[in-house]
This record gives sequence, C-alpha cells and structure tokens, in this order.
Amino acid sequence: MLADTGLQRTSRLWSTLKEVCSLLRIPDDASYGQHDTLFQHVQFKAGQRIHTIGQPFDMLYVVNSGFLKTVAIDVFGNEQVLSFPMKGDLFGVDGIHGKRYESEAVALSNCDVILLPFKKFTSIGKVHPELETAIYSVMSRELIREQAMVSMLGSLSAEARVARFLVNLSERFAEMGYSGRQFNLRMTRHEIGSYLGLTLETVSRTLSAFNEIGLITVDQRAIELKDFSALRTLRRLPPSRGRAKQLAANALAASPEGQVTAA
Amino acid sequence: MLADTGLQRTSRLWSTLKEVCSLLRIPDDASYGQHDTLFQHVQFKAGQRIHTIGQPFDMLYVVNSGFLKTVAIDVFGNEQVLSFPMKGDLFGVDGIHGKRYESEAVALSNCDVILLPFKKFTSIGKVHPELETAIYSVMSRELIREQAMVSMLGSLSAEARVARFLVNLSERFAEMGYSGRQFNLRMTRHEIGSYLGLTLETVSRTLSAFNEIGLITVDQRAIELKDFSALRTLRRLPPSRGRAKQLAANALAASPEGQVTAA
DNA sequence: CGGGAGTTTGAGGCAGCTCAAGCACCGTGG
DNA sequence: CCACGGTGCTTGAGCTGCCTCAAACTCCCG
Repeated sequence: MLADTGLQRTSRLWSTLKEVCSLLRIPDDASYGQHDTLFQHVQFKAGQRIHTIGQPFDMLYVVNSGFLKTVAIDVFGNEQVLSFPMKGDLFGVDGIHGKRYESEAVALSNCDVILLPFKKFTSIGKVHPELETAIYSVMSRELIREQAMVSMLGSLSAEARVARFLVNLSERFAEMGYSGRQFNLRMTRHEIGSYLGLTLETVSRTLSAFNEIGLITVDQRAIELKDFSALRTLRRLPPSRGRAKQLAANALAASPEGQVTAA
Repeated sequence: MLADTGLQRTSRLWSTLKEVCSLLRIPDDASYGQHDTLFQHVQFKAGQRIHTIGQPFDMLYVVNSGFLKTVAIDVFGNEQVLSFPMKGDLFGVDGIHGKRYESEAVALSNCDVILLPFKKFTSIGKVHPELETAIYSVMSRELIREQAMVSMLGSLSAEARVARFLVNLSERFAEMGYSGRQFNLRMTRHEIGSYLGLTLETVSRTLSAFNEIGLITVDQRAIELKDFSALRTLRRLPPSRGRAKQLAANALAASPEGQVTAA
C-alpha cells in the first residue's frame, strides 16, 4: 500500500473525528463526540512522497503539522506545483474521481499527516449529516482556491503574484498561531515559481525588488513583511530607480530634436 | 432520453434523478428509478445571468442544452472567465462553502438548465449511497479540471493554450454528438482570451496563424480542425510568425500545388 | 574542505501586450 | 431596401515584462 512511497513507522498517535474536524475548520457538532472511530497519524520525512500519480486512491489526507507540496506532471513531463498544503489542509481529493491520484504529494519538511480512509470517512457522513455537508464544504473550498489560482495566473503581473503569495502565506502562518510578519519559506524559489507560473529568477528578482523598496526584508528563506497593506493591494511595482533612469534617458533623447509638445 | 438537443421552446420541464445522473455522466444505479423526485428545468436567453456573485447559495445547476460561461471578478474589478459549461456540466459548486456563489454564470446562448436544490439533492444521497459517491466524484472532476487549467496557465505558451482549447472544445462537441471537426465558437475572442490568460488580439493572431499553416480553417466563429493530432501535441509554434509562415510555405512547396510566396 | 543544491544578479532576447486603425457582421429604423 | 451604429474580429507596429542563458555567491552537509 503506502509502504513503497516512504511510509515512516506508524506513529502511536491517533485522532478522533472531533479533532480532525477541528483541524479542517469544519463546524463542530456535538454528536461527533459519540463516535469512537480513530484516525491514524503517519510521519513523513522531508522529501518523502505521500502519494504518487496513478496510485490507486483510497485515502484523503489532512496535514497535522509540517509542509508539503502537490505536483502535477503534464503530458510533456513538466512538473507543476499545484498547492502547498500545511496544517489543516486536505489533500488527495483529486483521486476520488478516477479512483487514482492525479497528482503527487511530497513532504517539504518532516510532516505529521492524518489518514482518512475515504470509504470509512464518508460512511460516517451518513450517520452525521453535518459531517457530510462539511465534506462538501471542504471540497468546495478547494475548488474556490483553485479558481483563485486560475484568476491570479490569468491576470496578475509577476509582482502581484509574488505579493499575493506572501500575503497568503502570512495569513496561513497567522492562522496556525505563528507570526504572520516573520517566517521562513519552506519551499525553493523554483517551487514558488512553478506554483506562480514564473521562473525562479523572476521570483528571486521580485523578492529582491520588494526588499529594496522596503516592502519586505528577505534573506534566503527568511522573510519579514514590512508593509502588509502595500503587498495586499500591489498591482505593479512603481518604476525602479533603474527604470526611472531609463525612462528619463529616453525622454531626454527624444526631446532635443523632437517637436515641442503644446501644453 | 434527453437526447432532444433541439431548441428550448419544446424542452421538457422536469427530469428524473436517473436522467440527471445520465447527463452528469454518473454511473447509473437501478435504485434511482424508484425515486419519483423530479428536477425542474429553467430556460435562459443569451445574456441572462443564472446566478451572481454574493447571491445566497441554494442550488447546483446542470446544463441540459446551450452554452454558458462562469466568471470571477477579482479585487480590482477585472473579469476572469473560469469555465464554459455546456451539456452535462455541473456549475454552482463554488457556492457550497460560503453559502454564497463566488462566481457568476451567464448564458452565452439560449440555455436549458436543470435546477438541483442542494439540500434536496444531498438528502437523496443519503438514501442512495451510490449517488453520494457520485456527487463527490463530480466535485473531484471539477477540481481536476481546475488543476489542469492551473497547469496550463502556468506552463504553456499562447499557441499551446489555444490549441488545447480547440482540442478540448472539439472533444466536448463530439461527446455531445456534434461534429468534433467543424463547429462554431459560442464565445468571443475576448472571452477565450480571458479564459486562457491571453489578450483577445493574441487569440485572434494565434487562430490566424493556425489557419495559415493549415492546422485549422477559421472564419469568424466558424472553426474546422484540419490536423487534430498536431493541435494535440503542439507546444510552441516555430520561433516567429514570420518564420512560421516561412516554414509553412516550405512545407507546402514540397507538395505539387504548394507554391506559396510570402505576402 | 569540497561538492552540490539553492540563490542572486546581470545581459540580452523574444512572446505576448498595448495601442491603433480598418473591416465584417448584424439588428434597427428610415 | 439601404443607411447606420454597435459589437466583434483582424492586422500592424512598437514596446516591455518576463524568460533564457550565464556566472558568481551562499549555505549546508558529509
């Protein structure tokens, strides 16, 4: 089953339905307490795969701690990062339809992941109508997330994408009880670029540019957000000194022999 | 069956569960026949809105005939086309999570749409376990579709996106029993561009380029696919349009009547 | 201390965008 | 019937944001 994809020794930790729901930010229901079903935790080390493309689907997964990425591989063999699941996120949903996972999930750090055997989970849903609705709700949430990604990739500039990425990360960290101002990236520039539809160089340059104009400070993986609201609303960077010079040079080059513009 | 793909004026007013499932391409189940619940059809004229952003959610929708678009509107008021639902497609799913629709759905042609009151629909799911699984499956399918979009927007060139768009459309038309070779686009260049993360000019130019090198013929909304497999595997057009023309000319020069000089 | 993976930065090129102009199509009203 | 206006489509020309290629630097780990 999971053995070949790097299953670590099974932890002795188990979670109740109530705990799982709380993790997933699902509205609680008193009746869940009655259920004595326990869900198993599994530990993964950085780099290990939780599931791979084409592997038969039988589980959903919820992140209890740690950081992961999910990756699609297109027809031409290119990897594309689809999401960075972290505490409270559900993944594996894309396996439901075709009975096989359509993406792969990789641990970016040591992780603690809760297994939700799909059949078992949905059968509990029949006993607890609230849970069933909640499952639909979580899947809907995932869909909305993907729609937001599509929207972002379809219309935002590189700077705006990176800015939103930082803001989203910050909010996630804050939700998890960490600082939303200072944090360490868990992924490489390459992975961020893949996620945002940019090259790693563009990501690096954009972060450096944000750093230069005081929106953030960045040192390798360490990030500090300095101007949250500017990041939030950023659409396009103001002309840099370099670009300003360039524009000024162009303007000067044009004016001497050019016509005088009427006021 | 519902195979009457004809005009809306004679369309049926109600469908059985069995018919809805068949439309959705959900594995059938004999027990559905027992259910006497009927689902209402509603007709929309081109341009009419089925639901708008922020409107309270209570229904899912299935397209019985006609063509629609779903649109997100981002923070800055920009429209972004998210999908082009057509016969057999489900939409409205993004409303489940927040109890309000996150996107709006607009009819591109006259449409016949089946209403699925969410509460009623899921409560039937409790009686028919197969149906419940099927609902999960359809939602999972939608998620996979969005993932594919993200993947496309993140990594493919303009030409590849347009080519895939045509191929996907073609396959959908074929599934619906129409010709997959010749069809009319139901959406504007602007809408296609928004969907693919391109400008309308780029869409237009790309279609013209495909036309010039013989992959398709295009005249306004009328499309004919000439080289399906080339469209399928197309990654990037030869370097520039100029050179593309050149190459096309060279290729044609090899065949008898192929003497073509660059314009 | 050496090697590999990740990051930064520069220089230059090109795909796709912007701006602009003209054409095609279609419904409406004279 | 045609004139007319509005919407959508095509095509051109120029620009630029992001990519590509390349080199050097940092950090980590054995």
